[in-house]
Amino acid sequence: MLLQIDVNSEETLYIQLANQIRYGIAKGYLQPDDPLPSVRNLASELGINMHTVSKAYKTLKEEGIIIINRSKGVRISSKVFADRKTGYETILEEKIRQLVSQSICNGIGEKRFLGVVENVFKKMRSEE
Amino acid sequence: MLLQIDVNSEETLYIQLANQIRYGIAKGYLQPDDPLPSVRNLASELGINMHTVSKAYKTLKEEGIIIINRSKGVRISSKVFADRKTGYETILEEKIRQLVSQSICNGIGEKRFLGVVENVFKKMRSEE
DNA sequence: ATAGCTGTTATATTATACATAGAACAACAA
DNA sequence: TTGTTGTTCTATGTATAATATAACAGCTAT
Repeated sequence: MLLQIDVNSEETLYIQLANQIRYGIAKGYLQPDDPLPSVRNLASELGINMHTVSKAYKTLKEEGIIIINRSKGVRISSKVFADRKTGYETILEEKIRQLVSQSICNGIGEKRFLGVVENVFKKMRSEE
Repeated sequence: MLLQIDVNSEETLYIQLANQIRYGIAKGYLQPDDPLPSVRNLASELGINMHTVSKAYKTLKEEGIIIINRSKGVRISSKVFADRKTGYETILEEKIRQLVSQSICNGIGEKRFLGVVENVFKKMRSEE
């Protein structure tokens, strides 16, 4: 799977990286037990620092999305889709509440909002 | 409308404040042309710095949500719900894509995700 | 054993953002 | 004139982000 970084983005590098890996899993590009590049190799490929990659991995590890094993490397957790992290839905609801508030202030109502969500899921399922 | 700040939150103060005002508008607590407290008064009430409030106001101003008039004060834009900011839907879709990716990695599928969204809208419409 | 790879830890530096503080300015109202 | 408005300026302390070296401990294959 192709991972890439935009140094001009407002998002920090390690968060961009974590987002792309989550997206890759959701999209099916990355599957349970699939290996990820080592921190040094990925940093070298992306032209960024080793510790920045390490921080992204650490974030995903704490979310239970990847498994890190010293000297064996990094891989997608075999229980990615099954392991529902306690309390995540509360966090999700709060984030959605913020998005919905902002959307309403921009003239986007429930119908349109739901349309965008369904569209995202549709694209997520499509091959391309 | 009651505005409050949690200094222990991971979110920065000015973003908390902007979020609360957007929520207040979406919920109906704040309506078009309603006045907002002055930067100095609100800062005093919340026990935070004047410039922090000013930054929150500036953010909302750039989103077209509030109108700032020197010496006249701050008020909710009369076109809050009508003025659909160009390009906002693109930003919204990207944010939703990230939320959906993370949700899928936590075992939350489309049905459940849509349920949370509908629930947020439902609470937004309710009186309490 | 040696060499090579893994993630991790430690220390240090640079840059940026957040929040604070105090002061001053220009625009308007009473 | 006095007072209030948002805005601008300078300054400080703190926190995070990203970089750079260096070293360590665990394992594999030569």
